[in-house]
Amino acid sequence: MTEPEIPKEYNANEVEEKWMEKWNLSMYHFNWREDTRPQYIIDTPPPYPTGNFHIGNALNWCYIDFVARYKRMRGYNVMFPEGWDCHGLPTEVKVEEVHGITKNQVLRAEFRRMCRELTAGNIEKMRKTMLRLGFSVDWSNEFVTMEPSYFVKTQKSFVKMYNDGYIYHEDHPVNWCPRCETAIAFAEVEYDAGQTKLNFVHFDKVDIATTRPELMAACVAVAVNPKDERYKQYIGHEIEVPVFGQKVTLIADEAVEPEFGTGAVMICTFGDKQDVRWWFKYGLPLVKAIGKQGKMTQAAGKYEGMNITECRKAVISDLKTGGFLYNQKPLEQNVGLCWRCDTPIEILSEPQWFVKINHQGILKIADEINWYPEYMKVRLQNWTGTMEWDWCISRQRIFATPIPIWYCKQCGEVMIAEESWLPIDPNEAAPKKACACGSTEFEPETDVLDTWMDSSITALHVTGWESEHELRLPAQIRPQGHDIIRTWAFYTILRTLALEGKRPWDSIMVNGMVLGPDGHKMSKSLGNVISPEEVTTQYSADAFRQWGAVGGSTGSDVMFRWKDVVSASRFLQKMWSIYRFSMSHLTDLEPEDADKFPLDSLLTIDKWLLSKLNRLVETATEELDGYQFDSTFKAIRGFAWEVLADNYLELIKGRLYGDKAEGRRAAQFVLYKTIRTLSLLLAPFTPFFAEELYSRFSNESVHMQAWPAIDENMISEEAEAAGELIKDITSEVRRYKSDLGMALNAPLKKIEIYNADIDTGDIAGATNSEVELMKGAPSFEYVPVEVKPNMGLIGPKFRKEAGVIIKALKEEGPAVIESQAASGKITVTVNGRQIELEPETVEIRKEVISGGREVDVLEVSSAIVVIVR
RNA sequence: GGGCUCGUGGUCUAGACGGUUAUGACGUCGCCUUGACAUGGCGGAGGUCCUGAGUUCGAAUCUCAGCGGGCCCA
Repeated sequence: MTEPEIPKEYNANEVEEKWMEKWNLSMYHFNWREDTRPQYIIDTPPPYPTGNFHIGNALNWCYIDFVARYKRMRGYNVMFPEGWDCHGLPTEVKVEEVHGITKNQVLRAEFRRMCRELTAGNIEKMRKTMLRLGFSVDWSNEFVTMEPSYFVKTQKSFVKMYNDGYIYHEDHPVNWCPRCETAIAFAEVEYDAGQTKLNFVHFDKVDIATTRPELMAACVAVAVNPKDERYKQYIGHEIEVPVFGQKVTLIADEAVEPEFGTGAVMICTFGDKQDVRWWFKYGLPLVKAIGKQGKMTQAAGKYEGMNITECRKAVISDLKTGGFLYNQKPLEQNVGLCWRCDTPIEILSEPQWFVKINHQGILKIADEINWYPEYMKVRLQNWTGTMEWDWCISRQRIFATPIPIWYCKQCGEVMIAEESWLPIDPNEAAPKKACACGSTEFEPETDVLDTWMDSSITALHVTGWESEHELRLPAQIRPQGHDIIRTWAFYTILRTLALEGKRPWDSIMVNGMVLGPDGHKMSKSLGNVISPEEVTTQYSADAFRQWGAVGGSTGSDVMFRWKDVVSASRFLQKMWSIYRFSMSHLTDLEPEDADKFPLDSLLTIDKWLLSKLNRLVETATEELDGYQFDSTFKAIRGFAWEVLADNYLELIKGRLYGDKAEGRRAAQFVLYKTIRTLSLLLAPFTPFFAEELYSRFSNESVHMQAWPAIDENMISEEAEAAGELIKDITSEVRRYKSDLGMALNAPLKKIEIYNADIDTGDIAGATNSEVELMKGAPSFEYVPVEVKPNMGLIGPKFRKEAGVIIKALKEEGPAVIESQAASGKITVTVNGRQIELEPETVEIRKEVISGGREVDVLEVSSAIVVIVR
């Protein structure tokens, strides 16, 4: 092999930029027309284009890239597409801010254009970060949800589900954000602890306790527990609501806690979810006291027009004046907030679009999917179990996929677009046919779709749904964070099942959240945010990616720690030194020489290394098949550093610098095999570095190579044990020198090895001393010093008696046990009973006394190493 | 309040089909510039495996309870 100049230091940034320039990214493209290789389609999470690809995304993408690169090397036709989930309120808010307008000041179409423009710029910024981190994205399968080519599919999915009866439009209680003036789904509600006041109010027959006096206008019943003796007599009676004067019925329901407050509660439309349940259960009337903008309505009487807080104050004051309010107590209460703007949400009843939730179907599909880690499935199951309302999919916004619906002005009938009309915005185009009643006058639906309607069809989209390609559903894997199991995973399963009757993916791989160096979730307010660019600039993408691999096991939260990145970049330098050293000894070895190398000329330590190398390949393969990146990378790093560098390289130096051709050749062969294999194993994790290593073996990219095969013939317990002995003897001698304060390369007069049949050449080289293999037993005295019972054997066999047997063995003393063991049977007396033990149930540790000679004796398993001073 | 998850040397972490000497990294202390690497090598110190109870001959590991952290939710 030729030896191009290999610099002493690994310059990561230079190398990474070089390969970014050189790589032809089409090598990552999925081949739609091929079916010889099995497909491996990844349902990549489409990030929200904030313009900032943050470290949490980066961790997620590291996992995806490890898998994508590994699977390509394993011979799969891999698709790692990149999507962008564009629609959403934050962009609307940002556009208003940038242009200094409110969305109602410009035409809807113009506002959407502004949003698209901002989004396109943000996508570009994020793409750049992704390229810098070396992700092997298939850009030929990029998708952008705001593009007509994508949202036509969102609309088609809506039409299909509507026509199949999964979607309906009706008045229904929804979570409402009065500031955003839109309905939001449960998934968009955040809860925060707060303090409020529980107000105790006299009604004419009972006393009630309420936290929402402003809703008294919407009080439609009062409920008590049926077993509550205080109120039993009034159940079914009419009660008058003070100040407002309406008459409501006292109903009995098990769900009322007699201990809370007064044991009697107002049912209002709607104070909370429980009100909704009762309202529905008892068929109560609906009074809308709060309007869409959070102002009291006409139904609130004289309080009309006040906001909620003003109204509460006024009502309390009037209750006091009227002598109705008799007590107030502070109460810890969690309030639901809008996740975008933190405004307390209200429950309002409004006409909205809903998707029916198929609980059983979702649970069944969840079971068909392999979850990594397994326990994440439970989260989806629990969430599914607690879903009480259907999924509200309409939003009162602008930058989103339009709902392809019109209402007939004449008869009010719903007109849904035909699939061939799509994509369409009903606000800009009229239906292409008349209503059944004959009218051609329509009112467009101005509501738009929840963004999850776009992103919940990604599994369908990437597998070719509604495209010129054949549908390749299910995708093989969904990689995502555990924070969106209840949303993205849930909705995708629901929709894929409804639209195609199948599971969306074979497996789901869940990543944890990234915590800041202080152990808290990264957030701007805590000031612990670190961007991927900071890391790549100071260290390298490959170092960053190693942090991603090693930082924690799949599914668990990962702390970002600079020292992980530092040690990652040290590994690169270490591996680079190993590489540089090895390559400098391979200048006269051609790949063909390696191919026809006679394996029987390998020495013990060579076989030891190759056995360990093949075990490493085996481990890496198994672990990657189970998406365990931390254990895979730790295994690779441990092998390279401890096995290869600290032991093997030291042991073969004698041969490499020596004059015996055969021994040198064997070492070269092993180095060649090992370094080449390591560059392949590293490829999924550190793609730039691995490419640089591999570039001196081949002109082809390492990322187009096959994953190394396990050579079972090279794995041998025997070779490992023999090599281990050589390694252990060498390191025992090293420790000996260290204890005596000698330099590690200081020569010893002589090393004699008894009771071992090994080659000593490499030991001699590594210890810089003459080594002689001695026949027969050394003339030393063995002194048994300790009896070590083998619990694995004694425990299960003697159960309850194991404890006393061990005690008896120890009491008997090592010398006695040793002589008994030598005769073939060990007998101990336990509770007056003789018990016989096989010799292998104990291990007797012996020390060797160097009877008077000028030597020191080291023991390495069964071998005796005598050092002549 | 519920669900899930975690609690291991100073810090972070591996181990979890129960088997007696608990893994590694960072830090720390000592020694060493040896012909790839001082961003290195060698050696050492440092642990009530959160607490309590239970199961067992034996528990970091299994069970229960408690305490504490995280995430998701009500």
